[in-house]
Amino acid sequence: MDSSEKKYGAYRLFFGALATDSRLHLLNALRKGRKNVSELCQLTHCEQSLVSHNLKILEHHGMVFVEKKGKFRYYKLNEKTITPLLQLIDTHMKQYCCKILEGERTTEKMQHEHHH
Amino acid sequence: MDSSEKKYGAYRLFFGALATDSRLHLLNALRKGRKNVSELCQLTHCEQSLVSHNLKILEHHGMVFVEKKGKFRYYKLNEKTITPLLQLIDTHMKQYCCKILEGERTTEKMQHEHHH
DNA sequence: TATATATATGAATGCTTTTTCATATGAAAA
DNA sequence: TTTTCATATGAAAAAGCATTCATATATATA
Repeated sequence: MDSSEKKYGAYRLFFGALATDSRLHLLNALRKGRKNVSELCQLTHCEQSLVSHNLKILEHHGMVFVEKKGKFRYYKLNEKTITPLLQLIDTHMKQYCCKILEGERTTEKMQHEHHH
Repeated sequence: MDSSEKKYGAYRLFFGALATDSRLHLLNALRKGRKNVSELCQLTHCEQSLVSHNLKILEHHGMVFVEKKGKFRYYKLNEKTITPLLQLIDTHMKQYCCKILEGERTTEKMQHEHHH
């Protein structure tokens, strides 16, 4: 296997970090300002260990920064990259959201399927 | 489960479509202008069925457009979204690429591990 | 120091997605 | 109209990832 194996690695990992509802939910919550872990748990309705795992990933990719303050940890967006990125996609979605979601498999549909 | 299940669905799918080497390779090849499937196979060193599967996904997300011409199909970037998106990440990567790749598991490392 | 609160981590589980293989479709050329 | 070339598709195998659970660490407070 040639060197192109690693060529897109960082890009793939970066976009992969944006490819779950739970992490997108976190980033969106942080759009309105910095928050600590407990606050983020409440806002996203996710349990604490998941939030911590996810924040670690987001931080590792330079998507958020952390500030320690006592026993709390405040996370905030990397506004230079993430704000314009999300804005770009917001615009894209105005046109393509429906097409992207069409044919999407939901829990509801799967349960419905079961009852046949 | 509440309605937030679907809330970020389109965004998750969009970023997921950017989270493989093979599809990033395709987009990068298209940065230099439109190409047909066979050309993209050569440029990316991927087999044809994979390229077709991937192009379908990219098209479904509004990332590329297709033009039929005889028995060929020419694909081109959605420059409105994808060009600035990739540029934004190019810039981000200048700073974070190394951190993102650090600790990354490569085929080489895994094979080395095996020999112990 | 003992206890409570906030956050992080590791391992296991299950789920989703990529990739491959075999085959189908569709358009042109012989 | 048979053959060839270009591309698409479906299903199965392989790979990768999110989430959970149990537990650890770290900081503050009684």
